[in-house]
Amino acid sequence: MREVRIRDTLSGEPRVVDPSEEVGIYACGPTVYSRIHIGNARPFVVFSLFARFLRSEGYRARLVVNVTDVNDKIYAAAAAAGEPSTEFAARMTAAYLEDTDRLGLGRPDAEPLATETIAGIVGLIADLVESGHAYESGGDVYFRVRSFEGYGKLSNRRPEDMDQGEEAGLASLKEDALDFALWKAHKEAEDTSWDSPWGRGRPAWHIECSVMAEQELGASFAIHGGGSDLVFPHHENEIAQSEAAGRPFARAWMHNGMVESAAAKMSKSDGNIFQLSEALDRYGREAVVAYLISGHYRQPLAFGPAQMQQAVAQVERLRNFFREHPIDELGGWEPGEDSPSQQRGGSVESSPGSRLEVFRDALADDFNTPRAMAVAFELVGEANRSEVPGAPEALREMLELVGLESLALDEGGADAEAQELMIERERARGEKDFARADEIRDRLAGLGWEVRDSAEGPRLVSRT
RNA sequence: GGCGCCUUGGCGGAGUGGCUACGCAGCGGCCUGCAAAGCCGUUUACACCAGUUCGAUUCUGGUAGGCGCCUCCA
Repeated sequence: MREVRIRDTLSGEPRVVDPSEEVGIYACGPTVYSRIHIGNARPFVVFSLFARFLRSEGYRARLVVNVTDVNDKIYAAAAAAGEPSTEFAARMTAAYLEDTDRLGLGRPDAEPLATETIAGIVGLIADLVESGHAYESGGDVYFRVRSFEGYGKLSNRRPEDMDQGEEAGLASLKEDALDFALWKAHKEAEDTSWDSPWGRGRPAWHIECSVMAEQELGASFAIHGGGSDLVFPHHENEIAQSEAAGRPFARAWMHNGMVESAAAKMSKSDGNIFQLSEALDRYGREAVVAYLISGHYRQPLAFGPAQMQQAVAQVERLRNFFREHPIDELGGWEPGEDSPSQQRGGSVESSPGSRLEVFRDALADDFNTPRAMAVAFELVGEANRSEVPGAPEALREMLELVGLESLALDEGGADAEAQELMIERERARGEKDFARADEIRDRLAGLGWEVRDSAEGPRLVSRT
């Protein structure tokens, strides 16, 4: 078991993941008012893979990704679609599950819904009202920001510095412009509401995450994750709500950087989005995953056709390696040990086994996926130059850690028709009838097969 | 205006006080009947200005530019 370190947004310091307990990770999921885009997929991929890595190192990890299914934007989008908000949210939730399923990374351990957490939400708000950290006003309930001393500690800002930009002169139910809503009174245009001590209404944003995290992971849990655009106000408010109520919250925070389109954050409100489903359709799941791990999770990541094409090419290079070096499932080599050539005195530093260790070291160091992938590609290059026993097995194990193990899969043989054509082409080549051979190659291409000749004979590679 | 992050070769993107990141693309070559795959080579990469240092892309200060948040947002 490695010592796994992450950089904690709250302290700004590297923090060691405690191996002595279950590592609870709560990552903010989507608000389902539209289908998710590539940017939304980043935290899903990062935290899914991080949990996977922790488990592979022997940690016990529990990943929770919520779905916020009641929200102003959902009411608005549902109304625009002429659909009841509950049906609309259910439809978008299903689309989210479908889209993220296609990433092939499995599901989080729990995916709570805000609308199924209402009782807990009301309970937390009641606690806050009880203790004076919140107050009811016209059916709404607001959090009294200045009553919580730690407010601003995550985003490193002081309440005095905050320019709320509230519309001056407009009547507000708030005592203080800094206060934020915990509960909103039912409005005419909204088609869902729940009973509460403050009348019919529904939860405001932020509060649901405080409650879902605690319900799934307990009052004090290891890591809270999400996009860097959530640091303020969302995560700051989560801390305030929970801690003001005397409930310890996350001990460390991990924030992923934004996916940027034309040097600007990809965001639904800016309209510069690229949907995850479309990316999956166009480039395939491996390329999408490879793209999302091509930069360190904390940094912004440039998005564009060129970047996706690069990911496609990377994935193809890895796939080609396994085509040329199929894994013998009955082989005796284990990635953890040195290869036979190493045992004969080769450099231990560059053995597949030690490369795998270096790969894992990179992931243990604040989940540095680009550094890890560099190690994988070094191994590919070396093993392409000359046979390296154990390289395919070690590479497959590396790729499994980042959700790309499918690249090692045997693609299966070509169909009978293609086989027939390939044999015919070989006959033509044997007779030096290259015009005919090329003609057959074109026909195979039309059927979706690329021919690759080699000393061992021709190989058909699917191009569909 | 406040807080934070960033500026690396054509592009993406790591990293380090002195040693080839890695990938993609281009170009040249090897291999091939031709290709594909693979291999080899490839244009002084570290925004600018000072400082510290034997030595800085890597540390310190400043300048310029960019991004994020401060309002819904992964």
